[in-house]
Amino acid sequence: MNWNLTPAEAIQLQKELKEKIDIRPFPGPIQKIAGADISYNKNDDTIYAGIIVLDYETMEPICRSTIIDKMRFPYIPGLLSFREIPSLYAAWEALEEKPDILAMDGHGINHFRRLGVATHFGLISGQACIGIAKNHLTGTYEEPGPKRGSFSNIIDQGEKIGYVLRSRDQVKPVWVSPGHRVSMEQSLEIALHCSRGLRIPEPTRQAHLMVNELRRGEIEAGVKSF
DNA sequence: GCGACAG
DNA sequence: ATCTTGTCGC
Repeated sequence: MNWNLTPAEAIQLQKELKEKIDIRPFPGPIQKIAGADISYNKNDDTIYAGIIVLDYETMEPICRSTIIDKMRFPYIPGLLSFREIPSLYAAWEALEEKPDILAMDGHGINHFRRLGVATHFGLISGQACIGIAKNHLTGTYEEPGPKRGSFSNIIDQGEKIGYVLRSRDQVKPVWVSPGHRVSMEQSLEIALHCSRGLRIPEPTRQAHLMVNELRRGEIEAGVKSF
């Protein structure tokens, strides 16, 4: 696909892709889940991207794919996918064992045009995805209770677009939404299932640690099985 | 026009 | 996202 777009063209593409979003329930059991994230240095257009696949029950790593690439699009709120997906998709294609669900660092349909990075990736890959973000982007919600597991709905234009989830007692919540091919309720269940004592759910947390090791030269780019 | 705005 | 050590609090 063509990633050489202007911001205006990217917005137009999002409006077209919006019609193809599918948030019907993901069928079948979930045995493997993956986390995707990117990292980079300030004042440098090198991007370090990676995806790590974990066992859904134990959260132990199964395999990974990392790549060192070049940024081709600036960071613009609402257009994050155009900056991150080209590199992440290359890592995805090289990944030996695909997961049932892919969790991405960022939002899914919790987005002004319903096209967060997790939704966009799901649409171009056909992969079931959810978005797990560390900050608010759009919509309104009530502050969830202080205990792990409490959550509240995020509403935008009268539409429910995701949840604010307390993934651990007494810490800042995380923002969860379906990306593609996963239902609203499933996105919440999955995010909570993957929250194992720390604020950030394991898939994106491990992906974050991995791409930072890649950026610091502590691991090599490429594929690996554990 | 003003404010908000993932990573 | 990244720049960065110690420190306060559960």
